[in-house]
Amino acid sequence: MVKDHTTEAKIKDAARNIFISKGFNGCTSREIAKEAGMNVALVNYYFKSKGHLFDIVVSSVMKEFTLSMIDIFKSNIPLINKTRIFIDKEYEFLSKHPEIPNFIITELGKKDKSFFELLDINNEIKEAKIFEQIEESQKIGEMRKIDIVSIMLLMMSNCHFPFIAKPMVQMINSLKDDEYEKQLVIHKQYVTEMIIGYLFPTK
Amino acid sequence: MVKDHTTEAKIKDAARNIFISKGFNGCTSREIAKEAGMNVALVNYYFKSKGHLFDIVVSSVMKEFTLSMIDIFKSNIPLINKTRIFIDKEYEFLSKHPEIPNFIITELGKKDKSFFELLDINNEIKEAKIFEQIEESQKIGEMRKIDIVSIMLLMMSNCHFPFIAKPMVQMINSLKDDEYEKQLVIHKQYVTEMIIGYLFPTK
DNA sequence: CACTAATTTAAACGTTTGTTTAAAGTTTTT
DNA sequence: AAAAACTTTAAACAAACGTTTAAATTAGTG
Repeated sequence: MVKDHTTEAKIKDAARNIFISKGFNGCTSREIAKEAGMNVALVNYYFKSKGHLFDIVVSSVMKEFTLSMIDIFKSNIPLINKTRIFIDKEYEFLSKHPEIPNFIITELGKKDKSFFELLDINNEIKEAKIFEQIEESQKIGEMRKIDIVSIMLLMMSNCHFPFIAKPMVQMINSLKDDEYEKQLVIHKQYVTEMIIGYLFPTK
Repeated sequence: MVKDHTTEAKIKDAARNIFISKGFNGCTSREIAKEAGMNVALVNYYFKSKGHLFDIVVSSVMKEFTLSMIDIFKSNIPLINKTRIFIDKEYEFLSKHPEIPNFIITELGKKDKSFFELLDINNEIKEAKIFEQIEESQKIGEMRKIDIVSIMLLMMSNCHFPFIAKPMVQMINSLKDDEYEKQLVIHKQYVTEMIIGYLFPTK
């Protein structure tokens, strides 16, 4: 995980971990400095303010979050395979970073549109030509004719929610961490089966 | 929405609105008092502390949140119909209270198990005999044989996520509020079709 | 009306917050 | 090696925080 040993990188790494698990308002500058093993003033020496550091972390996390998705979008394989791999990779990514979806949703809701536009994610998605592939697949009657937003919602709902709602589902069903992990492995199969079956009814 | 005109109720109502939209750490006692139109000290006069008031709000919201679900569980109708109605009622409830799922998930993750046990939700679900109905439906080959946790995850994922992830999906797709609302109406139909088709393959 | 209890307010409490300052330490440059 | 620039620290800053206090106001009771 540790990419760099510079002071700046130490602060950013510490901030990333703490911001993701506690949110912007849930932690203090001193807590970040302590986690990085240094003085509070250094946080503002390298990054102008707590808010500025936070914006940098959010951008970084968003980039990492979308990168894995866009990589799959770009790959030159049939849409059905791509759908399977997407679900697979999402569960893989989220198993490693289970707190990221909740972090993004909660903290992105506070930001305005201009902040999001700076990230330039939409363009990257467009360049992946995934929309064209879906349109083509729907035209030849392979994929069910559903608008792109709903497809996105179906995929993300079934991939992200199990990680987002982990504490709630664990409480309701009295499941320990390792039990919930096992549940997720099973659930991924159901999700794949259901989504493939629905989006590609002929297969 | 205003149920009562007593000072205590005013504070609780104000606290509920602010806590739900900003979270525990995202607001101050003075902000709650101002929203309720009174002095800060009254918050601690009627409710011991900010934390205590918060616990009361969380409990109240959780109760309201689960009540609508359990009502459907209890009703004496076939499981397929119950599934349709469940999705319908969830979308209806969440359209009115779109911030509640995110609130519950975020803030419940900070609480420990003992807090949840006080709410006594598990017992209410058990009394609804929904598990027995599912088991029976699976036994006669009507419902696909899937464990109860995954069924719950499938239902909740596809109902809650579209509301939880609203800001993110809106940003990615450049959708205004009213456009997203229309999207949700369409999406609910897809979700219903997909889930019914998957859970009850013979129909 | 007088008296008591409950309610509401303004003010202050000690902490903690994000941020800044100024000095000390370290590295780089000349 | 001296000077300049960069890095790190301890200390302090004002502002905001949750909470408490004590006085003022209102409501209830005989």
